[in-house]
Amino acid sequence: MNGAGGSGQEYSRRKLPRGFYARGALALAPALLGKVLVHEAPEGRTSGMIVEVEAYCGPHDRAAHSFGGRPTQRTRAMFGPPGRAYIFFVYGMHYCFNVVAAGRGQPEAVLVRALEPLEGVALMARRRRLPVRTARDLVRLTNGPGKLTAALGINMDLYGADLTGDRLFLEEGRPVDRDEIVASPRIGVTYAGEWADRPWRFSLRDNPYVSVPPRT
DNA sequence: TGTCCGATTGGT
DNA sequence: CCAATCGGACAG
Repeated sequence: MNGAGGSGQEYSRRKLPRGFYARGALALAPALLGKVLVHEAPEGRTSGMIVEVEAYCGPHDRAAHSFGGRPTQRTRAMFGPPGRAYIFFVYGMHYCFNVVAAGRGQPEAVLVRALEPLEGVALMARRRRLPVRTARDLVRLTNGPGKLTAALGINMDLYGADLTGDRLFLEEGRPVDRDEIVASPRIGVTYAGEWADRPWRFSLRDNPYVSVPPRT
């Protein structure tokens, strides 16, 4: 026996090793589905299973913050070693969490867009200032990139955090079959021209916690 | 230094 | 459809 979650499902609590992250974002992104993101905060532990991600690929991807290939104060974590947290602040109020992929000097990352809440639901609800009475309420807690960071209490304090550490980390979770994965265009990057059309968003088929259902 | 705008969210 | 809200990126 190993692990238990809010949904009652079994999953592995084995922490993902550093080597897991040392591959391109396009390969890492789908591999992150089914993994469990955990934040150990002073107020308590919160976690959720990753059900939706997006790959942002290096200096040529117009949708990526690393476009152009020049690191800035905001993006430096993207250019660092894999297996760290790249977090950014958007629209003056939301944080987005990314897993740094590839290798040092290769600015690739995977944006985590949605989770299925597992542990610390009450704490998540408090942080989100939302009541959780129904299954629908539970979905609203973490079905978006800004929502899940708020629910897990992720902010700039965790910028660059080592994901093999003890504060913010990923667990093995549950196995995901290839045919369970749906690829679709990334959300909110229409300014990126042709790059916006690439099917670099990956989600679990028919999963209710996905932020926007992929077009079928 | 000034201006523009966003890898979003929630309410109209 | 639109406002909220503000730091970063870049033009000048």
